[in-house]
Amino acid sequence: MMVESASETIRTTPSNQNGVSSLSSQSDGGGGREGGSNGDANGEISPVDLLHLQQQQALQAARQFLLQQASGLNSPGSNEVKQSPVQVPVSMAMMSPQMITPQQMQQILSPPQLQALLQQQQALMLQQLQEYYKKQQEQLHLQLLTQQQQQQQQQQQQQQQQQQQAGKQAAKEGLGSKQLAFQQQLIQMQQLQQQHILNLQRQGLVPLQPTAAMQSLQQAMCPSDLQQLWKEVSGVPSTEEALKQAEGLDLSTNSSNSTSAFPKAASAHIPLHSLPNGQSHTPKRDRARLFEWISSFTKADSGDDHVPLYSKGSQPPSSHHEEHAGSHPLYGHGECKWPGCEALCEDMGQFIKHLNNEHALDDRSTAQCRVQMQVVQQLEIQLAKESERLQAMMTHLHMRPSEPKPFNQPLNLASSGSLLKRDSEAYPEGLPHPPTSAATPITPLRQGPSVISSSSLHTHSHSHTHGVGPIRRRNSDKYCTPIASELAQNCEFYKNADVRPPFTYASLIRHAILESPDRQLTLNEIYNWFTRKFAYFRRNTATWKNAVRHNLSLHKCFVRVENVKGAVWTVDEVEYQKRRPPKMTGSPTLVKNMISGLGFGSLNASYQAALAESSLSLLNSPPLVTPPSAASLNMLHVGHDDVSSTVEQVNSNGSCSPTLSPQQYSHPVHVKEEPTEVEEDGRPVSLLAGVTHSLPLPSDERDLEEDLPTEELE
DNA sequence: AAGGCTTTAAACACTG
DNA sequence: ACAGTGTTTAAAGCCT
Repeated sequence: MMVESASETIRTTPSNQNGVSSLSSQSDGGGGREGGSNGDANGEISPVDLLHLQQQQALQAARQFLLQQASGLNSPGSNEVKQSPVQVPVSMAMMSPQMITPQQMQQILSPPQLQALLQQQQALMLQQLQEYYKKQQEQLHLQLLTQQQQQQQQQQQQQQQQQQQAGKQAAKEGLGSKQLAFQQQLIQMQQLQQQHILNLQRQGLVPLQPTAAMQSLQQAMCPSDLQQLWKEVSGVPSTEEALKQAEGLDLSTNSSNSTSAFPKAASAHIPLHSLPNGQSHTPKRDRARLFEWISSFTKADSGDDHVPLYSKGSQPPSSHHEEHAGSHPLYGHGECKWPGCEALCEDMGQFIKHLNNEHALDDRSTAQCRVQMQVVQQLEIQLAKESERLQAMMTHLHMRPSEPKPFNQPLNLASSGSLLKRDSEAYPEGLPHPPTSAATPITPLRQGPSVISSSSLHTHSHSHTHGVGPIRRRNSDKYCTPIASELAQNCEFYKNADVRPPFTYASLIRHAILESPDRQLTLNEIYNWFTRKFAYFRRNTATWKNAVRHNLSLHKCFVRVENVKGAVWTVDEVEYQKRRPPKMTGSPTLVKNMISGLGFGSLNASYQAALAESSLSLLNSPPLVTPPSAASLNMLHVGHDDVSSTVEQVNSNGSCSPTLSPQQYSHPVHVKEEPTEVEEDGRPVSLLAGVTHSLPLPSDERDLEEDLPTEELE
């Protein structure tokens, strides 16, 4: 199977690095900064920044909280908050239904998974926050009931305090006691929220402002980095040292620069074997922060600390989460999924015991928890970035046919998921994930199968055929619009994404040749074109080279021309066109039937692109090149016009090659099998051309005027 | 169900 | 001998 791969693989290594990773690593032009915050090893954030962040986060949280609590607000409040234990379930950090283990992390990187994960994390955090404050409020209510008398006295004191902070309460004296109490309570709650969120932020537990975050982090951690990170963190014996290191991670993330280097820097900072018993090497500040953090996350449910991890208290918003209700997100396949643990647990009970014993609230767990948060944050940032890119791509791709409808919500797992289900049920786990953009894009089927969607489609279809990644993508050039436009539009995409282009080798080769200035390429140049244009061919084993050679030899449309320097390959466009629409050529009625009859049928879909590609050229040709009379002279120009459009499109992205003259095209070559005089005229040009985009719309006619320019320009 | 197309694999020949 | 190039055959999957 992969016999020759050895030498080939080695040979292609130089470009290997650009394969998959390029998608995420590219374009990280600027190390972003984060809200202008500085932040050194100790993680000091400027007060101003803190204030901003704090306010925003607090507002957001408070808004949600208030929404949820709107009904209960009218009850009198008290100021006992401080005395009641501040408890945010530890689960807040750890209870994500899909806890990420190092192994899982490697699989997470597909966009839908990322989205799911991040959404869950976020939703849970929010929910935990809300519940936390809700609990607090309930406690307040209880206390109020029992301590009403004391309250009044306290209220007055508190009021005075509150006056300073909430200057609006000038008329506090006039307010009813209930109102006052409520106001106080509200204010305190807000303060608490702010404080808590501030803590979270400082610990990196709450994502900062999306924009800032996006800027700041250009690259996601690669799975190996994550794993390494986890190993090392979990390898840290314990305590403050670990925490301190985790803190360092936080800061590296939150700090302004060099975020992309975060994973490596982080792992570098974490010694595998550090202090056996982390003494107070940690600065007091950090220490205080540690306890702050810990206290904010636990203590409360210590009685049944496993409960929060079961996400009992929280109800994830989507049903997606609910499927985990019975199981434990940290437990799976008989193993503890706590990051870096993997301890074997026979059943849930044992696991819970293990969880309570081994992963109780201590510094190490805390640190791990924080790291996990970091991981999530990183992924989230990465996701945001990719989503943004995707959006731009989609906007670009669909600008013309249908109005650019950028996805309002970059993180719409649901949509992508459902869309994916159309052609195949999401990604099988083990498969090489189509790049982010490939997965999501499928759009309103207005212009027929989207370019990208088709590619992802194919990726699926053949991936199960052979073991070797994406292979069999049959519809390929048939299913898609002409290769030229697709390539022109998705040039960058294919260049960077490890997606197999939805074209046959023949079309690709032809395109490569036609794109070249002289319309001829050596085999090696063809190779280079493939690797240059497609990440897929850079990364994957070079079986495709064999296929290229095979295609060159097999298809009559590829003509070998002896050259001074050796042999070059050219395209006999007539041959190429000849084989395109296999059975359609002479049957206008059939075509017409298809067009009008099978509006959405797969038949139509399958035919349309093939027809389009061949017919478009014909339509385009007259104005571009020779008058019809000259057609008989060399039918080569038929395809040539297609070429011209092709070249034009492609060159719009790159360099513009003016070589469009038919003569160049018909230099002496020995054709493998002399193509006999071609019918040429018999082709129902007009009808065929209309098919191009008519797929989604049963009515056809007006496609003519639309498609031509569409394919033509750009 | 048959036939065509495409892809992959592999064997072989030729050449520098 | 070796690597690259080119041809050919076979098999398999997909589509019409």
